[in-house]
Amino acid sequence: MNNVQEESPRDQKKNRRRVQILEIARGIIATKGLRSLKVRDVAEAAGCSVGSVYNEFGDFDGVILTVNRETVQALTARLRGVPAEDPVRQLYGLAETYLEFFAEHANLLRSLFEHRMEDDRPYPDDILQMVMDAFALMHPPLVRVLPDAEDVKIALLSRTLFSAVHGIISLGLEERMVAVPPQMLRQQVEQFIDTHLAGLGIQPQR
Amino acid sequence: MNNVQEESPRDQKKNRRRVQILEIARGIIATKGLRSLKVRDVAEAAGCSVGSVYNEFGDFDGVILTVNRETVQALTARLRGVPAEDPVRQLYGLAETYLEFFAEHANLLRSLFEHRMEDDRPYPDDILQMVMDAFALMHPPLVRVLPDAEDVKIALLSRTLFSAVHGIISLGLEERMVAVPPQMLRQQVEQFIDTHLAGLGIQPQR
DNA sequence: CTACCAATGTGAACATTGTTCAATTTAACC
DNA sequence: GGTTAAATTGAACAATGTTCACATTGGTAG
Repeated sequence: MNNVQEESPRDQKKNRRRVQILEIARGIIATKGLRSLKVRDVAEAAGCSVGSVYNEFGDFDGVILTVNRETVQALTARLRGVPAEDPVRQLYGLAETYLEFFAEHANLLRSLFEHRMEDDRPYPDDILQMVMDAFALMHPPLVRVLPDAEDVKIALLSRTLFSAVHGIISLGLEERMVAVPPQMLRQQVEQFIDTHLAGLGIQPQR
Repeated sequence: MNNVQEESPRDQKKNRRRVQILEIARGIIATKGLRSLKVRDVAEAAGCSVGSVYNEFGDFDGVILTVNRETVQALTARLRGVPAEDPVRQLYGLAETYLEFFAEHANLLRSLFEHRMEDDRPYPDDILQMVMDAFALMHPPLVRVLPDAEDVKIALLSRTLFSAVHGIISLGLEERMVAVPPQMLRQQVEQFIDTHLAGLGIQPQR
């Protein structure tokens, strides 16, 4: 007996189009920025009517939020791939991987962090939670490296450190500002972690 | 003889309205967020037509950019007011003042950092330069505290450190995310600087 | 003071883009 | 094949940025 709910042809078609819409929207955001994303462009590229986009996602924010959700998921997957043998190396690896991912998908990350909802509707909790969870990936290596610290302190430190790295990277990659050369930004991040780990009393190692 | 160009009544009126438009726009951004800023609302509140807004600022981005420009100026003024007697205290002061200013004017700061231009028009250079200059305000105290370091290194460090603080604060105040209580955020920032200064080999003092 | 003119202001009309929904089409089921 | 519920459509609507022909204004010369 098969517990898995069979997918009817109708649902197949529906899902195929759903992912198609998302891929098109993601492509536009990634290449031309969130502000260039238009319902009609997406519908036309997906070969359907604007109404179908609304049926599938409720409103246009729904499309953006779904793309953002998948962006955090992809980011988290990449961060989870960082080797965990050595906790100090892992911390460097998380920062460098975040830098790589941000550099590759700058507009998608900006969409994630900069998109504001219409009126005062709240940003979906699950996305926020996923971002916080991603930022908490520094927790385990920090615990190993600071075995005597309280867990609450480490949780806060994890968030602080990742937020700091996020600030350095997001402003460093801001091509609007005086662009920092990518290789230099990498050094900058590594240097930053060097110093901060030293301040925590940890022997920096690279 | 008077070198100063006299201001005709016509120009007075024009300027009065210009600042009025800006104050209204700033008020809307500050209270309801950039996404709630509408030309017609501004024009109506200023008691003029939408055309006049366009005559004065070219396009709607012009209004936003002018508000943003004034935001950086206000920020810079506040940061310059931080006492400079003791360089270490000055560094703490700059971070705490940035936190205060950000907390008071969160939506204005978001407008400054998150607004994207239509199409691919470049963000005005002078604003970017002003932001960089504000972030460079950590340079002088860092020079005093690290007298043996190269100037270029200090310049980079200044930008890194301020960017890190910016990341901690902007994410910490993101009420979308699990909001960090303000007083706790202050501790968080101070703790961060403690650790980082220690990593630089400087005796933290508060 | 009046006439003229250049600068400025106006708002209706237009352009773009998000949103809705009655009518149509599709496809699952008997 | 007929019935019906669901999905799809796209024209109409709504919200909002932008333009521009016309009206108004205020300075200035005669």
